[in-house]
Formats: sequence, C-alpha cells, structure tokens
Amino acid sequence: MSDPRPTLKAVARRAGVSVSTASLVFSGRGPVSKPTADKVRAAARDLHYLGPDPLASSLRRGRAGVVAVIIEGRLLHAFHDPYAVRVLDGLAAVLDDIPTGMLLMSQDPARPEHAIERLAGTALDATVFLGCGPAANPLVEHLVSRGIPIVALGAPRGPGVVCVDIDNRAASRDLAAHLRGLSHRHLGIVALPTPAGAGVAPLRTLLDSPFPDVAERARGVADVAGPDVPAIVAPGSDIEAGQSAGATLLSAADPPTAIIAQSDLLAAGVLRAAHDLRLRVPRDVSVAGFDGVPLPWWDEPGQQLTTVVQPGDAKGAAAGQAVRDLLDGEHPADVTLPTTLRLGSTTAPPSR
Amino acid sequence: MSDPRPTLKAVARRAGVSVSTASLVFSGRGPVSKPTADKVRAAARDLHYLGPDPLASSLRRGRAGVVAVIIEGRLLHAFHDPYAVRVLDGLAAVLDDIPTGMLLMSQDPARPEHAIERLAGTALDATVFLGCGPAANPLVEHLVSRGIPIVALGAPRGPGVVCVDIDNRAASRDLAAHLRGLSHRHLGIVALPTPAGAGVAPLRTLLDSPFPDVAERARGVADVAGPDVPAIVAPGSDIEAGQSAGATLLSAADPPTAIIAQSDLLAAGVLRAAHDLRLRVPRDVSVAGFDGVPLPWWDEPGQQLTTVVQPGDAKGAAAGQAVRDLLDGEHPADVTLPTTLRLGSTTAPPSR
DNA sequence: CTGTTAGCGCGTTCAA
DNA sequence: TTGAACGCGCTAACAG
Repeated sequence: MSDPRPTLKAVARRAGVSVSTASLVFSGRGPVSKPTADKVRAAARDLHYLGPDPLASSLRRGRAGVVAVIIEGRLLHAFHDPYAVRVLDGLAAVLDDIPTGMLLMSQDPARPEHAIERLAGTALDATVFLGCGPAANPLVEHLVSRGIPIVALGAPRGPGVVCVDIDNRAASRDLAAHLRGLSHRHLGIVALPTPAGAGVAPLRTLLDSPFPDVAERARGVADVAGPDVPAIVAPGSDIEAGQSAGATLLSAADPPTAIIAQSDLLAAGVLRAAHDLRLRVPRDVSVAGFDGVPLPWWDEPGQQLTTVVQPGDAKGAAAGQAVRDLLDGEHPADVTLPTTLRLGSTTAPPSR
Repeated sequence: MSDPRPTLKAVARRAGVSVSTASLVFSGRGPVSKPTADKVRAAARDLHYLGPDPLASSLRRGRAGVVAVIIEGRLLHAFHDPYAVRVLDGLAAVLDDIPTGMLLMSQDPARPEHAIERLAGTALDATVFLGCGPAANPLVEHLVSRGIPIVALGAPRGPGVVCVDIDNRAASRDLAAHLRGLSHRHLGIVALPTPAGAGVAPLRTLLDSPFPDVAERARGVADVAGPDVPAIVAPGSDIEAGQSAGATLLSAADPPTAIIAQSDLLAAGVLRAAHDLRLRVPRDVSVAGFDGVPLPWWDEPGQQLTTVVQPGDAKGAAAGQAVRDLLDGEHPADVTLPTTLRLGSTTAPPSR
C-alpha cells in the first residue's frame, strides 16, 4: 500500500551508475551520454521511480517553489471581488513559468500573530500581499528578518517591500473632476470598508486612513472637491454593503447629486439603493465606481458604469515579474500602472 | 542584507547545549529543564533565530504542510463562481487547524500533462480536486502511484479517490418533479459547459457525459421527464453563457415553458435572456437553477431563484476532514451531503 | 562524460 | 534530563 518511495540512490544502483549521474539525468543540467541516461531511465521505470523527491530537492537548492499569497480577512470576501480574482489570475500566469506555485494564506485581522506562526512554519521563496490591507502589517517585519522577498499590491508599505500599484489619487482626482465638470456640487463618497468607520463623516476623516487605497482615493476627491464632502465607510465590500451605504447617503436631508464609490461592487450597491428610492440614474443621481470589473447584470448595451478601469491582470503580472526578479537576486523598482477613466452611462449633469 | 540564516546548531552552540536539546525546546515535545530552555531561547533571540527551517523540518518529518487544490481551467473562471469560492473557504477553515496551507494549481484542460510535471516537482501531503472536471484525470494516476491522498469534490472519480459530493441525480429529480408537478410539459435544460457540447440536442446525449455533475443532473431530469427534453450545453459557466444558451432555447419554434439551468449563474443568464425576449418570469417561463448561491442583484424581497441549495462550506469542510483523516492514516469513506430544494419566485404553473 | 566527496538543516534514536 | 551520532534524499563542486 504505502510502500516507501524508491530513492535516487536505488535507481542509480540498479542502473549501475553513481547517484550524481542519475541526478543529472533527471535535472537535465549536466551532460550525460545517451546510453547512460537511457539506462537510468529504464531503472527508474522498473522501480516506479517518479523523479527526485521535491522536499529533498528543495532543501538542497534552498528553493521551495512556493510563494505565499496573503489575503487579509477571509478568502470568501477576497474572492467575492472579481477584481482580486483577476489579479490572482494574472499573477498565476507569470508564476507558472518560474515555475512556482501559489500558497493561499489568509490573515485574520483580529489576530495577525496567528498568521506569523503559520508563516514561520511554511517554506516560502517569496510573498505577495493581495492588498486591501493596512499600510502597516506585522508580517512584514517577520518576513524581512527572514530574508523573504515581499511584493505588495498597494499594501502593506515599507522598506523592503516592492510595491505594485496604480496612482489611486490621480485616478480619483480625474473621476472627481469629471463630475465637477458636469457641474455636480454635492458629491458623496462610499469608501471601502475599514474597521474604523461608521456613519457619515466629512471626507477629511479618511485622508489619513491606515488603508492606503482608502486614503489616496479620498485624497484625489478632496483635491478637487475639498475635504468636506460627506463620506460613509461601507460596512463590507459587497453589493449589499454598497446598497446600505448608498441608502444612507441618499436619504439624507440634502442628498448628493453624485456618488463616488471606491469600488464597482459598492457602486452596484449604490445603484440598487437609488433604485429602491425610486431615483433614476443618472437623471436624479450620478454614480461612479472604481476598478472596471464586469458587472454582467448591469453592463448591458447602453448601460455601463462610469468608473476608473485598473488593469487587474497587468497588476498581477507585474507582481509576478517582481517576484521573479527578486528571486533572481535583482532589486526591481516599484511599479505604477496606468488607469483609464471610463465614462459610462451612470453619470450626467445634475437635473437640479 | 541577505546574510545566511542562523541554524539550530549555531543557537545550540551559543547556548552551550547540544542541537537535539535545542530542537526539543522549539518543538516543545521533549522535557527540558526551564533554565536550559531559557538559555536556548535567549541565544535564539541574540542570533535572530526565527525557529527551525521549514524546509529541513519538512524533509525530516516527511510532511510538507501543503495540500494542492487543483482547479480545472483558469483560476479566473473557477473563482468567478461564488459556489467554488464558498467551498474553498470551507476547506480553508478546516485545513488551517491541521495546520496545512492550500497550494493553488490550475490544470489547463488543453494540456493536462503540464500539470503532472508541475505536480511532480512540488512537495505535497494531499490533493483536493475542486471538481467541475471530467471523471477521468491523468493526474490521479500520478498521485496514486506517488502515494499522495486524493479528495475529490464530485470529480474525478476512481479507486484511491475519496469523493465528497451531493446526490446530484436525486436533487435534480426533485427539481424536475417540482416543475412537472406545476404541470410543465415542455422543459428545457441549460447544461454546465463541456468541451464537447454545441447546439440544442436531446437530453439523452448528456447522460453519458464524462463530466459527472453534468451527467447526473441530466439523469435526474430524465428520470422524471424522459430523455428527449431539449438541452443545450452552455458555452461557459458565467452569466453571459447562460444568457446566450437561454436565448437559443427560448427562441425555438416551440419554446420550453420551464428551463432548468445546471447552475445558478447560468440560471441568472437565462433570466436575462427571458427579459431580453420580453418574457415574464415565472408567468411566461419558469426558471430554476442549481447551487443556491446568493445572486445579490436578483434576490430581492419577493424575488428569489428556485434552485437546489447545496452546502458549499460544508462540502469544503468535509473535504478538509477527509484530508485530515487521510493524513492520519485512516481511510475515510465517501461523503454524500444533503441538499434542499428551495422553491423561489421563478417557478409557477405555465400560463399556456 | 562520470564518480567521489561534502554537505543542506534538522529530528530522532540511544546511551550516559 | 542531556548529548553524540546518524540519516532524511538530494545536488554542487571538484577530480578523474
């Protein structure tokens, strides 16, 4: 049943060669005469040898063939976001060529130390933070002192961390400028969820959020519309969260004529909230998002969300490249990817 | 910068004890006097020793602390499906306790052998197939001969594979019976995507599909409504695919009065197709799905898809338990989880 | 082109 | 309770 796996030594002995020669046959690195190689392969077949033990091989070469992909919070929530999935897909494509696998690790924000313990016992060549977390993370210190390269998609930040991101502030600024250009004077913001937030507050309170994407996107809007724009932190990252936050903003005494949500999923929720309140989009209220993910139930011909399109797959791929370079001993620079403002059908001049 | 990591030996020497003693301190297994233990820990701190090297530790113990999660096709498509994500989340929760990480591996259906090569070079304790694949998979043979335990969620099948699944046939049969009970005589099926399918064909052609979920769900319907029900294989697993398949069925000369889609996402597409054709659901056509995932843009008060609800998280958790048992040397039996038929607002008696 | 010699860093006997 | 020796399975130098 579970007989011990044959070893390279056994194969070598049966083939009448030395272990190192057999090793060369399987790794394909050194020059081996064809007859010898064939003898070794034949012996391997006889013994049902399936190649070098990855564990031993890893120990010897000092490479695990694994990068950890770290996700703040539950997998469930991260992968609910089509944008995160897209990034992961782009990352996978590049890592597959190294070749290196992706080890999924979720970090419970409630007890970040648990993640450290798990990480300490795991063989890793590098780590990729999928982002959406705070700028500071205790994992970083651990990884740095362990000498493990770190690539972050937006967060965390820090020395020793290669950062792949977009210019959140500029993109947000362009979006806000678009709405101002349409002569919207009453904006409203639905921010990505953070543990802190609750209730409507001036945008100013978000400018120093420990979450870089929240803070920078807020700054972009503040650059154009000032720091007093009413903002609400969404209670989650999904459509329902956007719906409830949108409902709050839109039911206010003097409701905004345009709402900027910090993600498309949240924007979709705002659209629903508007619908619930019998408000027409974009006639009664304009809505804009962030990410540029497909919203199949909304993006029909003639119906498309105004949003900042960021290249999820390119972001993943860039992170993969950074990992590759780091593993090659290079020191890749931070990457800032371009975004485009997509003018859809959900923004128009205010009717009042 | 990247100075060599301190070794256990170095720590032991500095503490004035032997390596094995130091080892006991970190593993916490053997009895060590408190003063010695403290000395060792102090030495570790001085040298910035962060615990045993996971690679070396793994080699010695013969455990990698990793299970591979195998996904047919691109990550992008798998994770687009909220159901798959839910399963993964349930799995993660259990594996976290072992503790074991999840290594994501995608298997390109176009060249399954590539996946074997990648697997052969990866240290693994067990594998979990996330399902949605054909019953036969060349990876299985490789894994079995390597002695690596396999848990499958529906597919692949085979000796040496622990299968965690639902009773697809019975669940489907119940669903079909519900529609027949409403006196629907003209059913239509939108099947999960398979490489083979194209165009409308009798249900009979699906009964022997190499994809177990497709075949069994088809059988369930055939049990009730016979093998001549018109069926179409969706060109993908997302909403668009369901929409195009639904459009085809509904534009036929004698369109069905009720459509069963083999997933909720496909059903959502069918709903859209009906909408496009100005058909009211459930007045003009009934629509049912499979999975029971939240469709936030559809599930409003008074609007809920009729579907088979299967417990995604329980399925993931059961798979995790099976992995745990297998790693403990036990031989867990196959698991069949219960489903429930949820009668929503998308099915009603036909009006013609 | 092939074989010999050294480890990679750690866990686990077993004897003291 | 501690320590010395051995080996997990493989690969990178070097020598021949």
